[in-house]
Amino acid sequence: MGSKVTIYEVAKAAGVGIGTVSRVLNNNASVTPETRERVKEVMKQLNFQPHTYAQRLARNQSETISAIIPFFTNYFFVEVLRGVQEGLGRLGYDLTLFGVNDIEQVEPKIVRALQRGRFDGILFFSMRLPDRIVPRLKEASIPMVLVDAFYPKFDSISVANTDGAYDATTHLISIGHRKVGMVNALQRSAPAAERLQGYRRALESNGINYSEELVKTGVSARQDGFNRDAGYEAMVDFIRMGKEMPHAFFVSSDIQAIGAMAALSENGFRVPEDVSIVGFDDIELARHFKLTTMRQPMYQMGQMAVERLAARMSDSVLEVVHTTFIPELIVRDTTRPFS
Amino acid sequence: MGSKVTIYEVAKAAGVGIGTVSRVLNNNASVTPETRERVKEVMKQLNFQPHTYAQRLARNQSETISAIIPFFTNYFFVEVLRGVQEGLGRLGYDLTLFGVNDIEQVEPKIVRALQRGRFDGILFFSMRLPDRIVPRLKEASIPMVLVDAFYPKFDSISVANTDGAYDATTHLISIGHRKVGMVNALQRSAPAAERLQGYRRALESNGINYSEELVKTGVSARQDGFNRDAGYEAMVDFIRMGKEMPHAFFVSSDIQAIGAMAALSENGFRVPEDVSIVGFDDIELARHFKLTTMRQPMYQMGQMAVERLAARMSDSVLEVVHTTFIPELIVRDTTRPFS
DNA sequence: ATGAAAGCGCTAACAA
DNA sequence: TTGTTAGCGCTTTCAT
Repeated sequence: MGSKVTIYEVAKAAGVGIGTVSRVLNNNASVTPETRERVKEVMKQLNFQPHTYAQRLARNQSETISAIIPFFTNYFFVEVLRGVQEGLGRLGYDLTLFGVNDIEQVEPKIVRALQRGRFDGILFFSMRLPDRIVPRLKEASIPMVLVDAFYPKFDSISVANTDGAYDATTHLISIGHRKVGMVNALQRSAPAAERLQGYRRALESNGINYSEELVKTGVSARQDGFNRDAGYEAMVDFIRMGKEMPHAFFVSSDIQAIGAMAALSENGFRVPEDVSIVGFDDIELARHFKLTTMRQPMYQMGQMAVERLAARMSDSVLEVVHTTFIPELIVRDTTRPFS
Repeated sequence: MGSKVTIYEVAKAAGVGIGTVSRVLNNNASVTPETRERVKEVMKQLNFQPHTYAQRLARNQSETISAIIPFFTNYFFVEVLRGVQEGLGRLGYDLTLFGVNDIEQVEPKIVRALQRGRFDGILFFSMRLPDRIVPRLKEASIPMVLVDAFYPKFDSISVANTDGAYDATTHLISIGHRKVGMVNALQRSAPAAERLQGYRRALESNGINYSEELVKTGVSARQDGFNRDAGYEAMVDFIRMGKEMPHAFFVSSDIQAIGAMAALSENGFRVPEDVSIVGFDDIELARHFKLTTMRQPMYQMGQMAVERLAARMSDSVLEVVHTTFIPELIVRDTTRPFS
């Protein structure tokens, strides 16, 4: 029957008032060591457990945060969540999950998460925050931090796309490639645009001219072009260039890189003997395809997100800060010096 | 400031008692349509939101369930969770997540989830339920259903491992293979033992003798042998058989199959020209490797789990039921008729 | 059908 | 340091 022991019975059994019981429950200093011990003893004997919701009601705080998260990001999702849980565990907070399957659901889920008293904070993942919800968010004044997303008015944790793309491209150049192409995703996506920037800068830093012909995007628009087919299509386009085709590519995501490699292999090109590829993300598949790529520190991002949220929960007047992690180059077997 | 409107202000503004307000909040029949309308109107105008924790305290139920889930299962985890959320959404329940990184954490997480009043139900995933926790679980008498796990005393949703292995093996036989080997995981794992059973039965049904030499397990013990290296090692062992090596294999998991295929490819064997492989699970990688495999209906398992939990929450005297899903054969490119 | 009042189990302010 | 009491915001009798 799940013990129904309340502080009243504990108080009676220990011969004290409920106030004292509450105090030992909350580690309030104003209890003599002896009383504290006695009460604790009784609690143990009676197998007392505080009723979470009574505490939450009286304290007017929930000790719970919510995560609004798209269901399509697999590995990234799991890893970041691990970081989040790790951080939350230390704070003694619970995590309630709102998974969204498509953008339509974003708003209703946020609204739900905004219900009075429900959560002390919100973590919003990998999606565009709908503008029209922002006023309500601000009005509710519940702390929120964006992870792998960006909005000027809210704290955010994300990855330095420009720097990552710069490093990826530079790696290709450093091993001798002078003509490096880029398989990009749709420009409307901020990460895609930033990664293009990084690519351009790397070329410029090395005195290589940027050429529009060397940047291609597939037509498949799913997930803003960050999908396997789009990578395949873009590479097919490159292959059509014949002699003019670059022998090294920076691809804006691993999943596209896998598509690109399929196109390459179907057309008789070997990786890395004939062409070098570096991806971005370091998804689980990357390891299996031995793909050289840029790794995002997912676990740390999760931890940092919680840290940031905690800071904001305890002090709401902090100024907005956007934290950015630099991705790390993981060299595997899809890149080889130009020969 | 997050509206602090309570039923008291609503009652006053609507000229009714708080009881009436509560009644319309809970769709209680005993309110005249006019009164109901008026109260609803006021609620809207005042932007009233019930305080979740006050409701939970008064009702003595939490409307949230917890999921205790290992962090290592990626794709499976995400898919099942999607099913769970879908089901939960309909019930208006919240999902709080307890991710566990290693077995040591299982018990503390369960204890936490057992805290009085905290959850109306528990979903326990893919792990061995520690025997010593069972009495506490029973005593707490909070509904629990196991997903992808088994324990006699609790409802469970899982996959028919024996049948799946039977079908996988039968597929190999049906396309002409008479000598089919099996790459197994550690026998101490129930799914591994069951899959071996299915394999044996399929052979027997087809009048083929079972031979111990044709079943091998890798030495890597991580995740009970369900890992890439173990598959690799087992296949290397098979390759050492030389002429005696089977040309068709049922592998007890996709991840092992991928390791096995790596060993095959490194030793000059082509799949499926030289050897046929069928895996089990249909993880995301399987699609990319074009692996023929047995798919577990993950999404449906999640939904069913919620359904079952809901049934048990509303009626605690139901008898224990173990639901079993039959995996489906997905034929891709790693199997080919024997020639 | 409705209002008043008594909880739900705890926290926190107030006396003592 | 401690006990008492008044909330926290709802749900649920119990009268009416």
